[in-house]
Amino acid sequence: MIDIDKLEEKNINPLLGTQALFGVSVVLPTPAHGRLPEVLSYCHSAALPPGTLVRVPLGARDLLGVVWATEEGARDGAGELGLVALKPITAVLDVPPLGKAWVDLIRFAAGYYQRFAGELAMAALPPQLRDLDEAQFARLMKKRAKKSIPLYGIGGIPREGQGGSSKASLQASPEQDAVLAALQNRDPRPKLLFGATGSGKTEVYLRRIEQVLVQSESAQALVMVPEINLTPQMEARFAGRIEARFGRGTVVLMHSGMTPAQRTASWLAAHLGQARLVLGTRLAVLASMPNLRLIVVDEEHDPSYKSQDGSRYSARDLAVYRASSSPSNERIQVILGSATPSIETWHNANPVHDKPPRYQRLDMPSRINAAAMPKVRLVDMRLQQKSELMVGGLAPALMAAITERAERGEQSLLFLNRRGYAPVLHCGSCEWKSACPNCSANQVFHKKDRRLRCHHCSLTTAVPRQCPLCGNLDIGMQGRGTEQLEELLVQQLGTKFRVLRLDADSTKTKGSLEAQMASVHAGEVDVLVGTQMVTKGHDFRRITLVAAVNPDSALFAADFRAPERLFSLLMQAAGRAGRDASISSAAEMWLQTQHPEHPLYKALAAHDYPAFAASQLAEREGAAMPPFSYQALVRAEGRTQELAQAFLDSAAAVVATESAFELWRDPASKNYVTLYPAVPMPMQRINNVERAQMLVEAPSRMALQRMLTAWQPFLRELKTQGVLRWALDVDPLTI
DNA sequence: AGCACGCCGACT
DNA sequence: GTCGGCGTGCTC
Repeated sequence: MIDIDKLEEKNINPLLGTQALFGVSVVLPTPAHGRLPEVLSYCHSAALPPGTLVRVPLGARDLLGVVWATEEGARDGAGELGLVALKPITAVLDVPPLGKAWVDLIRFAAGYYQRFAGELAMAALPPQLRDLDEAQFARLMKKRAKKSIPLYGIGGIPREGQGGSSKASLQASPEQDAVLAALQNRDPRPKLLFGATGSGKTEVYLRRIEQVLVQSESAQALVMVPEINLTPQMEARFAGRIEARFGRGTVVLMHSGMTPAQRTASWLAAHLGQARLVLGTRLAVLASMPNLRLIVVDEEHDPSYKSQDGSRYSARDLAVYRASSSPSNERIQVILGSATPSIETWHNANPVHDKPPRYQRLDMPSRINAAAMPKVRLVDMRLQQKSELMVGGLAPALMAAITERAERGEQSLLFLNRRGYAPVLHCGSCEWKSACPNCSANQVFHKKDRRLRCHHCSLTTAVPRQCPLCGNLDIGMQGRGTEQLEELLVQQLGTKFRVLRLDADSTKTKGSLEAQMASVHAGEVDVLVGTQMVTKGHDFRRITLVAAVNPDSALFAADFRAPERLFSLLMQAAGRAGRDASISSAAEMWLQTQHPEHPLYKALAAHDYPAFAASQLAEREGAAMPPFSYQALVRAEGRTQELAQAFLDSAAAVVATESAFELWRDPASKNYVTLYPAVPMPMQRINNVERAQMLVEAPSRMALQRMLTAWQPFLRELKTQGVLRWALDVDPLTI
């Protein structure tokens, strides 16, 4: 704890200048646009080490900030105002300062992702810290000091007897042993654990965590998962194993779904070293963990590791940085795990033109218990279109296969990535469609609540009885969603079998997801219908048939990463089937497609991710796309599309005219940075805000990085009339 | 971004 | 006569 005499601090009047004053630089949650500088200066009676949490006045408010540097001089730059003119710090929080490694991590992340350090620092701290007053905070710390271990357990899941000794005492498979042996080598490179669904990656994580935690009494480990709410089984398994061995309360969760008090408790437990294992979502990568020695990024390809709001960092990439920047005597190992790694990670983990890979690749190709991957069956929908037996978008053969499984007491899972009953309503005699008035999207028909709903702005309206344009009574539906698929299956099977729909609509109320999951596991459900939600994490033992009802839409999308996402989604869905070896021989994955000859489906049928990745990499190299080039997006939101694009155009003009950018203007140079024209974003209008973007591309990460850093101050100076917001997105996932 | 100050329409 | 709309402007 820092020893601060609070009374003395409160009595400081900087204008009196009767005692020594120290200038203190502080970062605050101020946005990178706006006109405030990144670092603000205050004064204090004592020098404060960087990483100290403080409360400081800014305008009319008191904000939480982090001390960034201490200087004996005046404020940054000019120094025209003396030290005595600086406002004093309001309070110093009575908690150990954040460590140098954490400060460096935030500094790096802010620089790399072109954000203010304060913004990223706040993303790493529990929000409640901003609101607690000094007395409340002191009480909290006192309570915590008494506990040798944290207060909060794993929500709702009893810890005793969960995945404990029985699994731990089982022999690891030879594959798992080989991987564990490799993880103990001195090779400091990041590890890619390339293992099929059901190959036992989680067991490897657990054993490696145990190894690392026994090496030192204070060692800590961090495990990240894409969506913690979707993986209660994993949560219970980690808590059960680690707490059984290292003590109750040594595992804490960290994700945005927790209550403010729980988040503060978890953060403190990690910061004070009481938590040995933090299990969390992407925000956990910024957690203060002074004795961190191991980071696991499970399902590393998952797009949710790249935050799409706020500071837009990639938790997976920051995990790799965090490990690579660790000193050799306190080395952090990073393990990225996936059955379908991101193309970038695969590129890093394999030799490129005979250059040794930057990551070490470790393979676990077999499913445990020798369960086979399901056989993939492609249903050529071109041949089905005219079939009279075709009902509601399901091929007769698929319908028959589902029925057959149900009669055998096996479960089927149908995957359709569209919520609602029908994606759009349209008029039979004029051009009217159920377009959302606020967004460039259609309102979706939800039959259950008899409403039209926009999935982007949540605008909900009544279903019109007649066409609002021409009065025609003939209003039709286009396309099918999960709600309609559920209805169809109930019509076909409902008398004998139970159908359950699982999507964001059916799981809105708290606890309903868990309840529905439980009924699936209890065998009360014969056919499960859902959005991509059903493909994540869940371990359904009795599913022997998985079907993708309409996967083609992603096949020819403009986004160059769409195939990669589709492949991993389908592979993950396939992995839901046949995890029980006794029935896995019959497990099947059905794909309804208009393009059965497409190479993506061919690779999927062969369960050949390496072949798919190789073809993707060849394509990208030919087109100089990532990972063979580096990208950033400038995004602007404005009242009109013209204003948003005008902002981007003037941003481009800066690069074209300012002498500071000469270095990046020469097409012959390795530093050449390409600016593409400003265009509307794929979702052009949301909630009556027009969105535009401009792509920036460079052959090297360094060139892009330097250019963006030089550019940002100019962007901040641009006139922003009619522009509500702008932001840089480094390494964007969707362009 | 907040949060102020500041100048114009419908209510106790 | 006040409550409140959000338009500019400032915050170490």
